Amino acid sequence: MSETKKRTFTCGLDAAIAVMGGKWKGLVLFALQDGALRFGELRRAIPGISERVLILQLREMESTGLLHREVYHQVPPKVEYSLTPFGHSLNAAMGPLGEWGEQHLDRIEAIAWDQVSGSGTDR
Amino acid sequence: MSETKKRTFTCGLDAAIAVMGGKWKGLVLFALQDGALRFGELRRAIPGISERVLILQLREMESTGLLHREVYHQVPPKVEYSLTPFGHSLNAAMGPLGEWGEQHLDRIEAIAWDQVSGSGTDR
DNA sequence: CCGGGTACTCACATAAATGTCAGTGTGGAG
DNA sequence: CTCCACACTGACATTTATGTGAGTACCCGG
Repeated sequence: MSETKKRTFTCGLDAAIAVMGGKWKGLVLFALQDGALRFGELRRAIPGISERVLILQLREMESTGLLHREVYHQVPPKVEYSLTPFGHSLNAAMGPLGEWGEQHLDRIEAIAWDQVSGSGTDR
Repeated sequence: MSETKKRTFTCGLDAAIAVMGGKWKGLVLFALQDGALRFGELRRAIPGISERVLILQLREMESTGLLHREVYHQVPPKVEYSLTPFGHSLNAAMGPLGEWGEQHLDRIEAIAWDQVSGSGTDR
């Protein structure tokens, strides 16, 4: 199970989800859209995320080419994260989705998330 | 832990992801955009998905109001799934994302997914 | 020296998502 | 009678995602 599993995507949407999937990557993109941020700033900008998870997301997005990591060899250490052009283009593509979310925020918040996927006896 | 956990979303994007998150919901939306499909058709339209998971996704999307389920009491049983207006609006909002994915498909497929999030010693 | 801030890493633990496989009940085809 | 397609359901196993809490190395202010 360690071969180069050539992921074939059904459609562009599939591919896009593979890149920005997960609970946090969208928020990271969003937080960085106005410019570079340091690790600590990023953490504070995304309430609820844990350090470890943020780092993991950052690493993933770095290796998918979505963002750039700039290390300053100073004391105290300083690391800045910024979007690459690729990241910016993804962010732009997610704009409409964000607007949709805001427009329907009330409805989405009103959803009984407790019952979702819990209608049967599954969990 | 059975209270109505009022999920507060950071931004619209967050909310949208809560609704369409996961590996398959986007594909389901996509498959249904041109009209209603039966369960079996849907399964065949989405290669790689297992029956159980498809049902789970369908149930979730039903309870979030994204799609409508119409049962015909016939033999053999017939069930049709179709998008609600809400579902259609989400689909529209995901359009740009899908286009982005298609535009950058080569780049996305070229990503070494094996190494992503495996750079450290995590797994 | 102590504690604070910085950007991490490591070793776990848990939750959530996804997958596999075997049923269930029906009526028609063979 | 047997088997098939249909739309599921249920009991699992596995994988992936997320979370917790500690520790690291550095320097600076007190």
